[in-house]
Amino acid sequence: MAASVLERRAVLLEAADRVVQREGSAASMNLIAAEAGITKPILYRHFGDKSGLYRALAARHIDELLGRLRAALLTRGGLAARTRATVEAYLTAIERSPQIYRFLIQRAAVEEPDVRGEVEGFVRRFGDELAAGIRNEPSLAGIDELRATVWAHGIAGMVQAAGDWWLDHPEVPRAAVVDQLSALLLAGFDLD
Amino acid sequence: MAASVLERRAVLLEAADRVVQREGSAASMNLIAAEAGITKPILYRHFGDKSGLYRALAARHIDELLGRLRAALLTRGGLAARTRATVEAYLTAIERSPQIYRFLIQRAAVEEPDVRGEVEGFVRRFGDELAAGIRNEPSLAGIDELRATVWAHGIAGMVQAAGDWWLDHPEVPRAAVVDQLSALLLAGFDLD
DNA sequence: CTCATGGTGTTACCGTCGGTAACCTACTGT
DNA sequence: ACAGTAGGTTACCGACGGTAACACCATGAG
Repeated sequence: MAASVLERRAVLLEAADRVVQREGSAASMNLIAAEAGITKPILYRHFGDKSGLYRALAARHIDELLGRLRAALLTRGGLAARTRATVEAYLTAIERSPQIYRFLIQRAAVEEPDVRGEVEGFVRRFGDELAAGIRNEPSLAGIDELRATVWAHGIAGMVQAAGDWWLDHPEVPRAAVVDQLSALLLAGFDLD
Repeated sequence: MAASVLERRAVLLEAADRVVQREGSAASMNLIAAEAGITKPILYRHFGDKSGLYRALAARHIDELLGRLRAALLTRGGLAARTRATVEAYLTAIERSPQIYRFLIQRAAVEEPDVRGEVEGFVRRFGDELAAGIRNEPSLAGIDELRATVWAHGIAGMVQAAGDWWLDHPEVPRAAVVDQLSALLLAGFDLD
């Protein structure tokens, strides 16, 4: 069948996914090929090079995460509820599969130098999405364009860094992190 | 003389620095050795392995940047002034030598998996420093410990990500970015 | 003067990685 | 029966990080 090349691609990506989850950054093309039961050149035929494979792998997870974030950005109940939901969606995602999350962060850092622009980094795409969300936010209607953009990318990095810290402090409940970040975003340094 | 081993180390680090600035992430041990006018094994005698060299190189820049940030955190004139000064110090540093900044970010991402804890990442150390600054902030006296920590790491990531975005949008003046980020930190989503 | 010693340097090598060229094989349509 | 073409493999390349072994040359002791 004609679609089998796409199916094949999906199968290979799933194999790559397993290797990344298991081996972390030691996932080599040889390992991935072995996991898929084939040899290297086939991987290269499908994905061009390592960066291509990793981009395809990243795209899959990023798209899924962005979907969740988009949904969270539409939460009903006002700005505070939407803020909490979005932060929580992000933290939930990285808590569920930290290995994948680390892979995405690392790729974004290591990939950008060459293909900057073509493939946007992980936090960058989160930031773009957030910028759209902020511009559409009813309670921030008419917000300055630059302000929305800078805020969005800043907030993306904020949630990412706090989440990164939190992964090393599992004794802190997720809700507490969500509380603190949301409070900062909603009211700034003003203490309750 | 006995100190010559340290001087030598410093000379080698400076050579490595030049290569990193020139070659970016393509800085290999061979290139660095050649730049220093020697061969690989000497580098290994001094720094153990590539990670050791990079850690030494990173420590130097991180220490300098953290010094600036510490100073900014002590700016007189109230919370708003200190916030602006700290954000501005960070953005000024990454604007001055973006190549070094990218190197630090990339190393933090690629290094942490193995030696997590021993060598703290770049943004992490910024976060730690900021946490101390927040706890010592007069106008936030008695702030909850967890809140200070989560805020600090979040803010560190926020400034980093916004700075990263800003490096690709040089048409935006630095002061504008500082304005927007400071406003968000001081008052949250409340529009002026 | 000779000779062991230790630091400084080199050459030459190893295993592994990303990536590719060349070949092989088996199924298809004519 | 045979040409063509997917789909696959083996065997290789250059570059990397890292290391072992050896060469040089100063110094101090007998």
